[in-house]
Amino acid sequence: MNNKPARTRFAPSPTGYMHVGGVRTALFAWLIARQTGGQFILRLEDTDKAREVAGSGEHIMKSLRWLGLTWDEGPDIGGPHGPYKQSDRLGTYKEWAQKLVEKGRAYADPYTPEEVQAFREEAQKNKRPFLYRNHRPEHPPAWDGTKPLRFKSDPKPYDWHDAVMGDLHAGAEAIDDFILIKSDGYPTYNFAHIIDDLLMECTHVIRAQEFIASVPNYLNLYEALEIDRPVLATLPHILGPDGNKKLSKRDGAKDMLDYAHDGYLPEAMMNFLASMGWNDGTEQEIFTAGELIQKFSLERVQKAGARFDEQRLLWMDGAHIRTLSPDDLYKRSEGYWPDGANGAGDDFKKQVLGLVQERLKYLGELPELTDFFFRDLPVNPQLWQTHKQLKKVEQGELKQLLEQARTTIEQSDFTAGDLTDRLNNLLEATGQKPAVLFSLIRIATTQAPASPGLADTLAVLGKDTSLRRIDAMLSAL
RNA sequence: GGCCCCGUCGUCCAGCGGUCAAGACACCGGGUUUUCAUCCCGGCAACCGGAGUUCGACUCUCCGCGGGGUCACCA
Repeated sequence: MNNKPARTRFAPSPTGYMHVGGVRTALFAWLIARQTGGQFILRLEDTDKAREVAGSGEHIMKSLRWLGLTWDEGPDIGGPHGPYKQSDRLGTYKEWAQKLVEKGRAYADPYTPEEVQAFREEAQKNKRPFLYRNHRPEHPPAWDGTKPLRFKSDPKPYDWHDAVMGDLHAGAEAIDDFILIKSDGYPTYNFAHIIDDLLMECTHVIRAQEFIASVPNYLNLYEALEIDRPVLATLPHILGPDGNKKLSKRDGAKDMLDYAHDGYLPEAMMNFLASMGWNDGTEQEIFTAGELIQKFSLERVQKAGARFDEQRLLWMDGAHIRTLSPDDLYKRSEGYWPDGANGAGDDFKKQVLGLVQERLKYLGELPELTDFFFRDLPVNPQLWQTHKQLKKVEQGELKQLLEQARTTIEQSDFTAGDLTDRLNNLLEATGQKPAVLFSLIRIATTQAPASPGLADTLAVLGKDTSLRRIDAMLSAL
């Protein structure tokens, strides 16, 4: 269902890192652009000098790049409608503000912040919404740039369509004389984004729910400016894991890049993000980026907020890991190996990976899952003393069993098949339960609470290592 | 408080007047001749409430209730 090429944008303010909520907004905008063969634009909305955090623009871009949300125009690469950083576009805003002044649709705010605050408090006291236009001055001073410039609104009710929320309505009381240009010369978001979206020829404005209440104001401004408005799409919030509050940094929402560092797969994260609030109507759960691009539609986006469930993310990441080819997985595993793996060869590491791929939930688990492949762990009596089968067996008997096992294993050529055969024979010969015999050998050779299948593990470990470890345990018994 | 949005298993969600209300995550049980995991099978579990419209409502309308957003010289 490809429509005309869309120009969508993601316009974060560089005030910190990005969490899943913000990134999902970017993802949906990106999907629309890619689906229609249009452009995805990155614009930095750095008009609040007080809240700006140094370096966060770059940090945000890093997050987007990691996810694979590449942009076609942006502050770093430029483009035909630049600059893409609002602080570099001050002249443009002033120009458009001036047009509004000339039309009689903007005026300087003569009040001091304290006076406005007094109006606000009065409204609050009376449990009324605060409307600046109730105090609109009759003869405002000329705008000299030292006072805020306000929009002279034309309050009236609006009905409009939102690509996600459907048909929306708001009364005239939703419209007010909001500030266009602050007294420091910077535009507000409310003004700047309208101008930028126009000049950058954005066809869609995809943003989160907190802006929905301001849309009537924007509609009023579009009219005053006599410009067409883009498609509006309002996304529901992503909620925190336990409450109903929207996900926020304050509640411990993680930085998107933390997931990158923890070894989550970007395609899994993308899949997860998309699944929060969107589905294609089928029972498919796992989607590739290509499938998402092909199947995504704003019309199918959920209207209600979705709670962030890290367990689902974990499952999904594991599911994506299992779809990776051995070579691909190996490539991505770089940087996640335990210290002991430093000297290990590529082939050995690939073999290890082959054994743990199906139990890996995210790459950050690699050290705990594979440590014993690379170094002899200290013999840990706890492992067999607390084992539900082994603890019932006398220690002397364990030792005897392990000695028999050693003899058997020593004769193997250490292919997984041969090992399996010999181990099974031993099982019959000793008359032991597999839960006892195999657990014993597994613990002896790994000293780990869990490991991949016994024969496979032994085969990768090799004869020398296996026997050495059995001997170490033997002397401890 | 005004305005606006939302309301299906614990969670993510399917449903778009007639279904035994589906699937997935999580959880529980079983199987895949050791463990953990994968995989397979099975189980648990939901339409916020009340009216109305209709032969028939999870689906439509209204009223409640609940949750969220907003009412900044932040975005």
